[in-house]
Amino acid sequence: MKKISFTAVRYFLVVAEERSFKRAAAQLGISSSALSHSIQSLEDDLGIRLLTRTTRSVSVTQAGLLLRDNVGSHIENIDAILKKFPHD
Amino acid sequence: MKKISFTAVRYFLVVAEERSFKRAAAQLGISSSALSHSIQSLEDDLGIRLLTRTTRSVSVTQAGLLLRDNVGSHIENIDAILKKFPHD
DNA sequence: TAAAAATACTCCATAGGTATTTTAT
DNA sequence: ATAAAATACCTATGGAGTATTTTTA
Repeated sequence: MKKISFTAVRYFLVVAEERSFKRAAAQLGISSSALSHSIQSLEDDLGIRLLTRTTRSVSVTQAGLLLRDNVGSHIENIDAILKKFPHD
Repeated sequence: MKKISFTAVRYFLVVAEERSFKRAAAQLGISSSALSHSIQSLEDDLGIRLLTRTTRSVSVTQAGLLLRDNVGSHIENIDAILKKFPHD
């Protein structure tokens, strides 16, 4: 199986929500350049486009919707579990 | 929130299953040294021990059981989804 | 033509490896 | 004594940054 970055998937979910790299980057606290790289390598790893972007609009592809709808909730659940994980 | 490595969590699940770093490393196709590093930094990130190991036995701590039981299925589901993900 | 994304580099942190040491049976 | 995990140290890859270029509304 292709080894994909879960961080990148989490980033993708924010871009899909915001429909903007700039706003998503600001929300994530990283540069939009870094975000662009991250999404590109995720798409490269998956072998398919997740977002269609022009300089004025960002839209989610069919594959992007599939990823968002199927993986999104799992990632959110994991994040929730880890957030309240007991630490010594 | 603490940024944890999903790869490390996946590795942990295999060690917990195999109850051996050596066998888990072989199964994962990485060195047991790399696996040891990975688990250690995961434990460090979470701030709690997941495995109790001596040179002869590896057992899963309460926190480890919690991680395995709550996060394991999500990771497996994500892996399954990604495995059959459409690629151009 | 102006604002947003992509690109071209650079840098650093983390993942992984080999060789060696420690430790519990 | 020996086998397994930990450690020390090294390397490479991926994540992130700044500056610049491209592009479309």
